Amino acid sequence: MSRQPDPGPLEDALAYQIHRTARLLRYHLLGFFRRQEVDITPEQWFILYRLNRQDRLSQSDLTDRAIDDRANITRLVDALEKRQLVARHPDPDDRRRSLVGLTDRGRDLVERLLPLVFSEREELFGELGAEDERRLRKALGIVQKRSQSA
Amino acid sequence: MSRQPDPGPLEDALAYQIHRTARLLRYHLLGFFRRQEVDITPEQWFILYRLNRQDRLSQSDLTDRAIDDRANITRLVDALEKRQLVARHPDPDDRRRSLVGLTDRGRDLVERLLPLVFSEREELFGELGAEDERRLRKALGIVQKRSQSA
DNA sequence: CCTATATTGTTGCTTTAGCAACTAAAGCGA
DNA sequence: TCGCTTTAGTTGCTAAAGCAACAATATAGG
Repeated sequence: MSRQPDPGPLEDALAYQIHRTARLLRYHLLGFFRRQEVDITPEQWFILYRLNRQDRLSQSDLTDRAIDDRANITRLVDALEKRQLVARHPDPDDRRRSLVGLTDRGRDLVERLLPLVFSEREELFGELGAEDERRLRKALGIVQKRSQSA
Repeated sequence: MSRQPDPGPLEDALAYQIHRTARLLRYHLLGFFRRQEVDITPEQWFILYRLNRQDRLSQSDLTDRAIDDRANITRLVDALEKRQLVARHPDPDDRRRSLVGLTDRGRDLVERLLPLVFSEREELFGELGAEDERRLRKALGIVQKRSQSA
């Protein structure tokens, strides 16, 4: 006579599975950086990666406003600056901003890691065929949209 | 003449999209609990949810060993205990363990929230058809497996 | 020009989480 | 039984991240 639908065990919840997958991926990346004896985290890598494609971005440019707080970027850049992988430069056109760019050391690191990251990607997602991957991206896009709407 | 493949902008990386989706979902759930004027987090909810289905679990039982550190469960249970939603009971058969169970207050809370969580789920994932959902779960399963193998 | 508003970034406080060290208690094998 | 190993849980340290308050600067409207 239960009046409530049984939503099943936690493992059935898609939200939990997505959470779990994200955590496992992060954990995998952490292990990868550790094996490479590189003292950075996945979040820090995301920043280095962006800076390698477009040098000199302001911290606002580095924030994905849907998921990032400005304060967090401040601290990630702090950490990278402490490791001398990036440097803050004043923006002559806007004295509130500082433009973040890779140092030579940072650029060397990214160029060393890029091909390895590329093959990690392949290892993680290669089993998905092109069609599976397309569908996965689409499903993630839908969920992202719905999460933001409310 | 670039010898390296261009892995594209960060947004193309599936790992990033999964990370992003997980964060948006968590953020959405946080907002949901806040709207319900319930002072818990999604991680705390995961624990309450499990306890509602199987009362009296040890903290080890509550840890998903692939993604959880024991220490983290200790602290989540601490937080829930402080809010008087769960209680630790000694396990007569094993004096190392404490069995965690919902308090009356905790059970009331879960029963109040369950149907609402159920409809949030529908709102978030309903746009995916049954077939899409099946495929999404399968893809997540594959990625989880690959993340753990290395 | 001057004032109100918005944007950029920082800091402090809190929670989640990984990691390592530790205690206590089981379990196990000689 | 005695010691070795494993398991359960806690605590301290650190990083990621949300939130709010704040300073400095830029922008827009009157």
